[in-house]
Amino acid sequence: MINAMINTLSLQDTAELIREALSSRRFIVMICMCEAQYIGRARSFLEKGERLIVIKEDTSFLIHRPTELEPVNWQPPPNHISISLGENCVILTVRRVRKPERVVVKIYSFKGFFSDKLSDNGSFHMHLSEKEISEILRKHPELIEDGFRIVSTEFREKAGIIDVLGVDAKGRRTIVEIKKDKAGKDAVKQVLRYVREAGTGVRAILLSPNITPEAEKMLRKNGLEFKKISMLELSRIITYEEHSESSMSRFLRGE
Amino acid sequence: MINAMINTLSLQDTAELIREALSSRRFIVMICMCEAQYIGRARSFLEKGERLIVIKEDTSFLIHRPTELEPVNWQPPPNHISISLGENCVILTVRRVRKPERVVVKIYSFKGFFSDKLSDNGSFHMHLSEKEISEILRKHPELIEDGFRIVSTEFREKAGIIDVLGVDAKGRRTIVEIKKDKAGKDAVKQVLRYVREAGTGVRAILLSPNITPEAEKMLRKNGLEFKKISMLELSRIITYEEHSESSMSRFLRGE
DNA sequence: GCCTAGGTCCCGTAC
DNA sequence: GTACGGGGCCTAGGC
Repeated sequence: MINAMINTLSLQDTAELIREALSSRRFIVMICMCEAQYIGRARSFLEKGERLIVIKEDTSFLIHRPTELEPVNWQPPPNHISISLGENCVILTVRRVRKPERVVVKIYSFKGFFSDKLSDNGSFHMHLSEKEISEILRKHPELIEDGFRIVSTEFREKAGIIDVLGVDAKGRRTIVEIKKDKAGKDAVKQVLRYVREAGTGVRAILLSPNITPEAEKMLRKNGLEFKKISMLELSRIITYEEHSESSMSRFLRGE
Repeated sequence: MINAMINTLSLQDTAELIREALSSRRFIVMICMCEAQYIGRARSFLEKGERLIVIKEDTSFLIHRPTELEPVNWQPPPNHISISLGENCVILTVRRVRKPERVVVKIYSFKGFFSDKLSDNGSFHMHLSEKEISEILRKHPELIEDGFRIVSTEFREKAGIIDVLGVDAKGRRTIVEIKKDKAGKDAVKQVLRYVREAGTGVRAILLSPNITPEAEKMLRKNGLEFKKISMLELSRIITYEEHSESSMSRFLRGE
């Protein structure tokens, strides 16, 4: 629900509008003339001015000024948020539930108002494909282990495609399986298939940003190993090498 | 300027609307169905969903999901922001000027749109930062210890910046480190760096409202000292000494 | 440009 | 619950 005519409403009606949006846990955006006080881990006061106020569906609270990346005032969820009427203003009180902190905002007039349920089911990935990861590892085998030597990548076996095949510092043949997301039991079973086909005396390392407790138990029981890799670090390597190989302007221009 | 009818506009008109708002450096708020890609220090992809997009007057850029305090994507200013038309979408490209980072957003439809110059001249005051604490201590060195004399504050050493440097009642050189929150191991490590650089015969006091057991053990083992300070007491001093008819006191009276 | 340190840091995770 | 480390941390201040 969008209300472009908010400035024609009375203070009472405005307060009621916000109260209703809050009680139905809608996402609220206000562009308004306001002042704000914070008391908690520190104290602050923000004099009157026009700002963006955001109240999210989980009661996350933000006040943004017209410039600067960071909010000038904020409250992490969960919060208790209440509305009341002051002199010529609507008073918004935002209290954190788990800590003694509060922001009190006096809103004098509105330039914009929006409130609605937002539908956002899209997931967020810090992404690198498994192929990209194995390419990085081929260039930087030390990320697997010091002294590691890669023999081949994407090696086709009957049991499936082995991401990385190599030899460790002690000369042992080693299978490396990459998972770009948290590894579960399926990943461990997959590695087990490879190991059983490869025969005895073969090491196996599961590389992923994380592993479930169940999967780790199964992995240990079967003498496999797990090594954590950081997607952030890997993507930094990619970015860095893109820059040295190609000009920065090409990178900045686009894909 | 508020446009509640944005969803009736064509993609071209919408792009033009945004382009105009950008060129006149207005504050822009959009609630829209979008997807976003980030490439820079890391890489990420955000699938389609409804979010709040904010472009500030200094080109600060933020994408907020319906929940969580922190933005899912952002770009600190200054940025180069450009608009183009894709298939069934408006494409927003935000490139940081000083770093090789970009966010590319595809916007498929709008639920809300606002753009205008915001007028915000109100100032923002914060109380009880570490700097303010050291200012209070400068005026009231007895809060550190009876007979304490402050030589300098924020003294620059190779190992870092020493909050307070002084001489105690017995004439010993003393380093004082202030932490406004509970002090952890990091704080002790920091003081240790200072002490090791300063050489023998130098006292060091860690001043903070509290200290973790681990940190205190490490501190005692290394011959450092800890003194508890009360933030409440300090803020009382500030309140008492601040006598200007500020909007802060006006605000507090009006409550 | 680098490094250092602070932040109402926020956030996850191990204990 | 608390403590500890990481973040696309961001930001400010020196050098």
